[in-house]
Amino acid sequence: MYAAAQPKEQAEDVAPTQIAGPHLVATYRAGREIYAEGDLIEKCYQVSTGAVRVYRLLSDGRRQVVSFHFPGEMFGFEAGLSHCFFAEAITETTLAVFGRRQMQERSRDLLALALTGMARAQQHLLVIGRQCAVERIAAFLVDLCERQGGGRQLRLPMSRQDIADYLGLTIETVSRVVTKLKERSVIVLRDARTIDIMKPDALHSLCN
Amino acid sequence: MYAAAQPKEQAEDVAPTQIAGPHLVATYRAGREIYAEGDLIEKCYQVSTGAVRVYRLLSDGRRQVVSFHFPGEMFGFEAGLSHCFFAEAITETTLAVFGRRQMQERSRDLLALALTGMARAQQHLLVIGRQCAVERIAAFLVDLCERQGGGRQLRLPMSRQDIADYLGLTIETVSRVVTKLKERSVIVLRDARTIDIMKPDALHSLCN
DNA sequence: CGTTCATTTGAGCCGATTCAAAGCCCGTGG
DNA sequence: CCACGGGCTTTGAATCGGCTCAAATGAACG
Repeated sequence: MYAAAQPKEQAEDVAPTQIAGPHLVATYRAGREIYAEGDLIEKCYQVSTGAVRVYRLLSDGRRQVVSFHFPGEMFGFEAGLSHCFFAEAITETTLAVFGRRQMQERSRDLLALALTGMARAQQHLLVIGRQCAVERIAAFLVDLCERQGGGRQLRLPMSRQDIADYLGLTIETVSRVVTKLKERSVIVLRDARTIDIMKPDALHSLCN
Repeated sequence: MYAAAQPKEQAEDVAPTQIAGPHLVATYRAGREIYAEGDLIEKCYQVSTGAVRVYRLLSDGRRQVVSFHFPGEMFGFEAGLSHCFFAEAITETTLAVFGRRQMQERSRDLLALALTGMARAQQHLLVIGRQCAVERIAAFLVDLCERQGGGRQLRLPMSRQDIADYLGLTIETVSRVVTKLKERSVIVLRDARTIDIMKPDALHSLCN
């Protein structure tokens, strides 16, 4: 029954495994689709390893990344019967999958999740609607840092394009702003996807 | 008990009336605060007449209007214990007020509301993050039109500043875009706050 | 009729985009 | 081990959409 619900294209990438009791586990290679716009909403997901991007497209290809999801975080619940968004694995990702029954049993938890999802989206509205490029990047780094446990070192699983589409900017602008933060030694780049935050306070104050 | 929970500043404006059974009714004059950032979340609201804006402020005064609410629509539920937003009556507004008990009894409905709230916010992210000024205004007008019943005539209870802060633009840009739509006779203005949509299809196609 | 506030219009500027090219990283194969 | 190719990232130069500042117009109200 689970296999039948999976889109065929993914059969090769998904390795569902029944584990003790409540949920299944699925593995997705980097870049693989988890669900698409228009798919029926039948499950929701918890990241166990890896990272996920959820996004929407305009007809001309412009993309808005609505959220990223990291280990421990849940996603996939939406209003209505079918998805309005795409979800993809950013890196190799394993997910715990919850079916409808489990969603109904946990509808109390789901309310809290929906409310925090709404809060995140609305917070993000402020960032995108009213903050300039530096502020957006700073807010992004701070948010990511907190969600990765608050250490000084920060691993970015997503590309510059993903970040740009999340923040409503272009890759070039993202890159330029990161360079500027580097020049002011607010951050140091080990490589393009690994950042050390040298001045957390400075970064925070840039968020406004 | 209800009166005690009301901030003093509003006592003059709020006329709570116990009505048959489940909820109270409160009236707010134009511009009056319904709740503020930091207030405890104790109730949620349904607009019966008028209109409401929900927004957040940055320390330097920049404002992001997160949502507008019209008759029939509910608002006021948020994650956590206290509000992250301000809510104000735009025009003279009457609200049905639901207390905690009613919210718990209706937690099933609340889930649906939270999910659609999240969907709205995420849709809005796409508009603000990836669409140009004309597209934003067009999307705004179309959305408002649908929520007011889909007629050709459209009443805007909110100011240009409210619209600008909702769409991440300035008043001047809003005004200029509206003028441009007028010049292309997509719309006609009876007065600044009353719009007739002359070419709904054209308006739709501007949304992308 | 004057005051006040909201809206519109104009001119110049600026931050972010666009377009273009170079640099860098990494896996592949000779 | 190095050359090659392809993807991602960075950097540069020029453009442009929306912003800022400023002023005019319009509407509401005493």
